[in-house]
Amino acid sequence: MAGHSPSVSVKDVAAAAGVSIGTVSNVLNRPDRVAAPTRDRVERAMADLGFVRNESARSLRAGSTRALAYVMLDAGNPFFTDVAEGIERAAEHAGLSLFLCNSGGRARREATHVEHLEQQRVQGLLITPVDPESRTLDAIAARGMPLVIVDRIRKGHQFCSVAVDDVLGGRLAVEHLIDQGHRRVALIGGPLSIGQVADRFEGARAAWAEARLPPDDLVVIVVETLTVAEGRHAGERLAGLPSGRRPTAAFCANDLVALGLLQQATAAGLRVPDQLAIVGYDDIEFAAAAAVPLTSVRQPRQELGRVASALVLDEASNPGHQHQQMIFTPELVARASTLG
Amino acid sequence: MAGHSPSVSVKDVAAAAGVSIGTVSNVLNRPDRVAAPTRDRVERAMADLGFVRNESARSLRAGSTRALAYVMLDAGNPFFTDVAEGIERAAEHAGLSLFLCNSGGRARREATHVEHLEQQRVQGLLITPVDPESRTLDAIAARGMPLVIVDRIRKGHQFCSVAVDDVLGGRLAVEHLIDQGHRRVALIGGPLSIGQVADRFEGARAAWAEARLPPDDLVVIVVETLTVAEGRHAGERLAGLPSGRRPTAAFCANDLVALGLLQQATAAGLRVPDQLAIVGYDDIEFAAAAAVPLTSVRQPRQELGRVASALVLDEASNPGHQHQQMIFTPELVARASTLG
DNA sequence: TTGTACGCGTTATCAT
DNA sequence: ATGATAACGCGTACAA
Repeated sequence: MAGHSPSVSVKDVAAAAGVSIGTVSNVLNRPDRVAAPTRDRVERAMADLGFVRNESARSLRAGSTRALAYVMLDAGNPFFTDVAEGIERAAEHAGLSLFLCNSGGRARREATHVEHLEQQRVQGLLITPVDPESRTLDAIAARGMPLVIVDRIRKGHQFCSVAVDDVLGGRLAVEHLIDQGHRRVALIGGPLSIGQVADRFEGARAAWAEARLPPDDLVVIVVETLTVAEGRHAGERLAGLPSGRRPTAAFCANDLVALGLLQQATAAGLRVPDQLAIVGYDDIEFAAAAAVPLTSVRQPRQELGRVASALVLDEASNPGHQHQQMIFTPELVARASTLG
Repeated sequence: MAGHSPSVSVKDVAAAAGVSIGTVSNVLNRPDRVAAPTRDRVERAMADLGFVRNESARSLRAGSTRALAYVMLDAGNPFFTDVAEGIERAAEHAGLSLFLCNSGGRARREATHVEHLEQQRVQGLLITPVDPESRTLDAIAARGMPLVIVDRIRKGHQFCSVAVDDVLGGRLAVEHLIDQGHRRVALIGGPLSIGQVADRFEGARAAWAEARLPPDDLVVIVVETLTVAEGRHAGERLAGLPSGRRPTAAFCANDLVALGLLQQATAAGLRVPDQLAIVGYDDIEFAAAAAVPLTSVRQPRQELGRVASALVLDEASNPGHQHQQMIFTPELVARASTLG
């Protein structure tokens, strides 16, 4: 029950239990090869001394760590924490720890995290990168670190990735709005350099074109970041339009933007969905929880995490591993924000 | 630019650069003691071979890790990710990595995470425990691991903690409602075994008593978990009451419950705040972003994380460290959900 | 069944 | 300024 800072090692345990360090190690790693009485004595000694196995030494010797890591783009966005939850479950099932690191969208911090993680020799690295095209990722993979890109696409087949079909998602959203009778729709999102945003808009345009509606009636409002605040700003711009020119519906590139828009619209006295219908993206819990429950395009978030984990573990342990790009199918969840 | 799975070590770099491993180590740790030309040669070799310093070996030798860890109670709750953000900043500033682990409220998973982290010899452990009274925490601290309890209180002074004065928070919320003229108020939260919930309600009752209002007009609705879903259920119960007996205001033990309540109330046709005023707790971003922006009791979340980090680092490096229990002061942020 | 001894990759000390 | 070498704590052949 005692034990102090100078941490106690197998050697100390061995001395206290009157056995050799080899036996202590066996108690730790192959308990069956140790006679029960000896084992008890050793375990008692470990408890008494407060022995804590040194993972640095263990993994140095063993050559591999018992941990996975996920570098998140934004821990404040429930979408990513749900993905993380899926990874967490998979890691737990595989007997591994999961370290979550948050880049907060900052490339610098992301690089630091990745560097440390690589030095830690984690078994595998899952990442939603700030910039999916960054060559840094190739360098990491080239050094042999199992790597899976989460919720982003990378051209080529340098590594595994899991993502959702954003073009389809955009299409589903706008088809739904057209079905509901809308003929003038706003697309709100940005920056357009984010592949996902571009894809969602592309799908939206495709649906619009197929319905033979005039391109000019699909109004793009570009925002700087996918946040609630930007959603509010977009709402102000929208509310400022003369009611004749104002879209009757908006498709937002994610739920945060949609929630901001919903709030601003409500504040400006626009009734949702009567005067303004809103579709979000991601279907985070807060979308369903909004005062006017939000119609949203749902992505299989936990599934994304589960599959990403499976891929990274395969790459870590299967010599015949083949990189795969998994694309999941999104699904529209219609709620009050579009259902009159 | 090459480099393969069998990871390259200082030895390989030394050979490639035609120097001794001591010199390579010096390039890594005290570059100034190495002549510029030699240094360049070594650095070139490191890059060519794709050398990645092995942190296990480094920390085994050095005896300490370059990382902090925060074991979160619920990564899906924005409150905790904000706290984590504060810790992240502090860690970054101290040149440390931060590993976020999520227990998701499960004691079992929490124990596993803590065990691994202790084995990793992280420099310090921050934790919002599932059960603040658990003796496991004492055991960890007894073994010499710097430990700080975040957002929970533990009787006694066995370790550092940072928390917010929940009694005061509850008082602020209810005083505000009384100020607004409410004379029949619901307290929604639970389970009561959570110290925070109990404290917030205690503060609420104190404010009520000081205003000399009849105790029976402070109605407690106990919920099973502090989630949006439970908030909705509470809303149903509330809406089911005859309007004479129905409270005109509700104080929810956190924002998730408040958002659920807001949604249900809206769906049931209750106007907020006219027929039902709502106060939440935590002031997460989604509280301000709600269609009817939520009045809430704000906790200094990032500050909580920053101070917790400072405490754990002090404990890790200052031999004269004294355990401290920091209590922060909450603040009421009044918004439309209570302002007629 | 238990003990001995070596090596994992790095750092730091001490020579040179 | 650079090189040789002994730890750090653990796991694992191999020997007993």
